[in-house]
Amino acid sequence: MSSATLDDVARLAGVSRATASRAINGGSRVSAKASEAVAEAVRTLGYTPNPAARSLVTRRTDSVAMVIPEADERVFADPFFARTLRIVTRALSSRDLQVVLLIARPGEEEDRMLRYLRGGHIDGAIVVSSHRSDLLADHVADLGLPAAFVGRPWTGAHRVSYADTDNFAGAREVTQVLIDRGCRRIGTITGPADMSAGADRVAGWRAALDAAGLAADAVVEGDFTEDGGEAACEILLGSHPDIDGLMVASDLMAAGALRAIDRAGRRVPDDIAVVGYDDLGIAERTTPPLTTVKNPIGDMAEEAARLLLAQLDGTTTIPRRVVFAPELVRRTSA
Amino acid sequence: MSSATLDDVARLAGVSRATASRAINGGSRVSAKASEAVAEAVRTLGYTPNPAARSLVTRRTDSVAMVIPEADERVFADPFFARTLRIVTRALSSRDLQVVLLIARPGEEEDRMLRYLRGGHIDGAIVVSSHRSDLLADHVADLGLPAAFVGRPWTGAHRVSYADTDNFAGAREVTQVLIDRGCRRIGTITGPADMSAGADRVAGWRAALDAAGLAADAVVEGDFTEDGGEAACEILLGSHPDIDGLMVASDLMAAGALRAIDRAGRRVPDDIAVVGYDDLGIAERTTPPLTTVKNPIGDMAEEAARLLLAQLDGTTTIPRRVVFAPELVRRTSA
DNA sequence: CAGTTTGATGGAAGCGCTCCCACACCACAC
DNA sequence: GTGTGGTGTGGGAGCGCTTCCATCAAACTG
Repeated sequence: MSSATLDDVARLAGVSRATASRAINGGSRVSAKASEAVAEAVRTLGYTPNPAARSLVTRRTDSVAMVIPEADERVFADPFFARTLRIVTRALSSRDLQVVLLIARPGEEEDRMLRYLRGGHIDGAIVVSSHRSDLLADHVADLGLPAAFVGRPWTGAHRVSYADTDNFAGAREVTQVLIDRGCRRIGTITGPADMSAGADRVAGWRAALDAAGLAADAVVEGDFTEDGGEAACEILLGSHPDIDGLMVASDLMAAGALRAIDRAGRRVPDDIAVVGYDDLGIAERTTPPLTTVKNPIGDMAEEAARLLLAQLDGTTTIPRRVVFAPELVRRTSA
Repeated sequence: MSSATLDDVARLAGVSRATASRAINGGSRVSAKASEAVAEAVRTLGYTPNPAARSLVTRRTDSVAMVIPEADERVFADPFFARTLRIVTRALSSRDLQVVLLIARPGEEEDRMLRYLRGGHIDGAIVVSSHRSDLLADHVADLGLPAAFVGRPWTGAHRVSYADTDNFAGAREVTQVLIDRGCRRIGTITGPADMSAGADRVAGWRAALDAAGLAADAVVEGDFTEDGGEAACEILLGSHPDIDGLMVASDLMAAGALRAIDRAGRRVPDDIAVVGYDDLGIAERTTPPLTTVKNPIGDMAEEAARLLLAQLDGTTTIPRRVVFAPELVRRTSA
């Protein structure tokens, strides 16, 4: 453990503690000579500032949380989170902010998480995958904690900054692909109904069907997991055997659905055309590769980081929202 | 932000700051009356102790790092890490220790990570997936940082505590399955050569072949990723077209290998019998399901947590090692 | 040359907490 | 009455750092 203190550094450099501190923190009012002496002392002593002491007085911890109110199984199974974490980490670490990953399954570990956020461990938070019941937007707004959401929160959206994509438009557009290719009985496997992305995508699917004058009643709720998609698809095939098109609210679920369809002895896209959502890599690997919608996760994550930084810098305090456009990706599943 | 301080609590409860502090920290020498008054004050004020101030004096941060010197792509793609993180988190959070995930690709972000470990941000570390060149065991030993490794570190193994499994025995045993079923030309796709798990598994494969008097020269190095396994398998099929058995050092790579074999028009297990390693869930989902070795990750992770706690408690300071036995799992790929 | 600005410096306060230590208090003994 | 021990309490020091403020030297101004 580094046991050298700032005092030691100052003494060795022949300056006061105040000057040493200024020199170390990119001091503005320090002579070149003093600055050099301090740097030298730091080097020989292997000095590292004590973060606790520092943050006690600066009231900053130089670390931010990435909050994921989701079961860990799902966090690691869904490439969405990996991508987001990666991009956020990269964006924030360029500013010397440490990202602390906070995974807490709703309900069980939620208190623990809120206590952590409240406890002053972190300067701000990036929240991903917020659900209706977690009320995270309200919580962070109440705390006055700088925060940015990836994906619009269900409630309290006007109180926080967020980056989102137009899930409604994306879903409508990709459903239109099914309609255009001649499908007349189009079902959907939705995302969780308590997430804005889930709800928006069903709404888009419904809008497309309504506009085409098709029935929009073949709906089963999924959970954004591969197994969940498979199970949902089985149910759907049972209750609506005449389905000839399927809009699945995520590629991961679509991969599961493809398995179920295959097992039912039906062919994609000839018997049933399938489209997914996200385009995160799995989409190109399924058989057949999925026609899907590119979810601009990179853009959203980067923007969320930027939104958070703006608040951390005190540049702005009013909530801002940024929405990115989705993009259709055609492959062979529809 | 909670701005109430211990002083406020003490004043409201009508006691001194010292008594309030004792009461809050499960005080031993506090009257029931004082204790109750403090609890009440904490409640009405919504008081949360300032962690920086606390750790400045206790010299503890109540958080530990889980260090993964690996590219984030791989961390999230490999279920091994999810499992480990989950179990470690669970084991440590029961002791109110916060786990901070530290993912740093070797080389690039290594300095940053070491600075973090050295900086006094954490009380200890669990290190997963250490590579030969990262010298993490030596680094933490030099720092005197309490630490436990999941998997034996390549160098400095005698200086730190670790939990491991007998990869040599596991690999030998699963290779024997191939030999017993009559394979005579058995290749292997190894893990990274700079990780003990990788090296031990090739050694086990080689030992089995040597004992059976078979040639052990069909070797290609993989990287524990699915794509890597696929590429490695292609190379192997090209250079050794007569292969009738394949021992792949991880199920994830084996899944890739199965794809390559399928594309080459050969059948598993009839043309080529394949065995994997890890048994983390993917193994049951491949076609055909993989015969593999169960890697006791849960045991290792739990033990590592225990080893770390022992050091944190000061119970012991001498490095300890614990090795768990692997277990053969037979399915249909061999 | 007095007067003013500018820049570099160190003294000292104080961030919120824990914990040592001295102190009071109340038994219960002799 | 004076001891003796145990128990709860508060005063106060101090953890390592940043930052306000006063100081002082040097460099300008007219």
